[in-house]
Amino acid sequence: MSPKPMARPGGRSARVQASVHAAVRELEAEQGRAALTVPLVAARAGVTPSTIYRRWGDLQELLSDVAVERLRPDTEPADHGGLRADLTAWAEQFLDEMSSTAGRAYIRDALLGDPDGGNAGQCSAYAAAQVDLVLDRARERGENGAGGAPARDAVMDHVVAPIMYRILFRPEGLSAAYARELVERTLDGLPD
Amino acid sequence: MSPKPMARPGGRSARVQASVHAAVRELEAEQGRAALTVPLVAARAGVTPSTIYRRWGDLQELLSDVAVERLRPDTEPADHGGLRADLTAWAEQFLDEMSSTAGRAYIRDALLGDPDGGNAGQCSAYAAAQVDLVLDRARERGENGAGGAPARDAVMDHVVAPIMYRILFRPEGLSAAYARELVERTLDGLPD
DNA sequence: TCGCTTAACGCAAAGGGATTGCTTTTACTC
DNA sequence: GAGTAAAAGCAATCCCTTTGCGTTAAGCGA
Repeated sequence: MSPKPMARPGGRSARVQASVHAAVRELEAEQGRAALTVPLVAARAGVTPSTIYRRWGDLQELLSDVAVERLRPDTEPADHGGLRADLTAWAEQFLDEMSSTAGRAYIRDALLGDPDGGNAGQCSAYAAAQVDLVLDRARERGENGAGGAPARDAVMDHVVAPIMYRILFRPEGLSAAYARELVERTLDGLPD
Repeated sequence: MSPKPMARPGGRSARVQASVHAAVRELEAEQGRAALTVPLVAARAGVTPSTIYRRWGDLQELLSDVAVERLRPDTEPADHGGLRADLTAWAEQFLDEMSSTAGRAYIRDALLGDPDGGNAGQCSAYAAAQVDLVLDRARERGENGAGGAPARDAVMDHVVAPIMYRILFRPEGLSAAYARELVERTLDGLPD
């Protein structure tokens, strides 16, 4: 639900959406998240507050939309020539980005103003798509170490989920080594 | 940070805290979460709004505190005579409680108004303590199936984390069978 | 291309939640 | 039992939120 289905996706609506999102990003960079306010964002975007309230309903839902956009991967997982190297590198980068101060804030915002869970689902879909790219590449290479490449959901359950759980619930002591261990155990133990 | 460290834990402060928490629970049951408001809670608790703002800073932080209290396990994991049965039963119950409508709401609230992550850490600590009880019992029995009982963190990473991840990010299609599978793979595959 | 329909936006007012300085109460300490 | 300071009460102010109504403009069919 990141690109919210607009009944009227044409010119003006699209312009308003773009300028409001831009205003959020600018003000967040300039004054910090805590200072954000619907009237403030509206003023910067050249829009009236009621427009934002009617379209997004809430500051948190607006921030959730913006956060999901920023969590969208902007690059494909790098190719290191093998499944293990690819997955390890991707997991390390994923943990690094997500556990940063900014990453945490975006995750929280994305989960926050998300009544139907659509934005959260989008986040998960982004990660799943990245994982799929890595796994597909391995299959194309014909890799069959230890019973073939793991299933997409196995990686989501045993690599992505633990990382996100620790970021959200155990904010201390996260390192690239942890991501490496998770990948190792998923590829070696290969449950299923 | 659920029992917030009070510089002055004595009589009046404790009474205020108790009556405010009680007011939140009552009003939530009567009028639903969406209707909650600091002035409303304050009135029910027989307190002025400024008291709540000064102590909790925010409605969300107050709700976060109350949510953590409600996420505290009120019973020890049942003893089914063996590690596998114990862990399976606990995981099924955990998933069931956490994925309910109420459970989801509490998890969200707990994560929400939680600047320092203290409340989220408390939630994780609750689950970890339950897992420890199950694992300790297995060790006392001298169980050594497939290399001994798994480490606490292995269960957190491969059973608890996937469950919480799906609850938060993939709200569709969660079942007791999923919890069972996670336990199976953790006990059998035994990565490390 | 022109007009029709209606979704989306602007405007403005009112209602109420959030914030804060000051006073008063009351735990804790000596 | 007196002193100190944290915590709660009080009250006024600010501005966010909400809502009704008029206006604009996107989508659509003739």
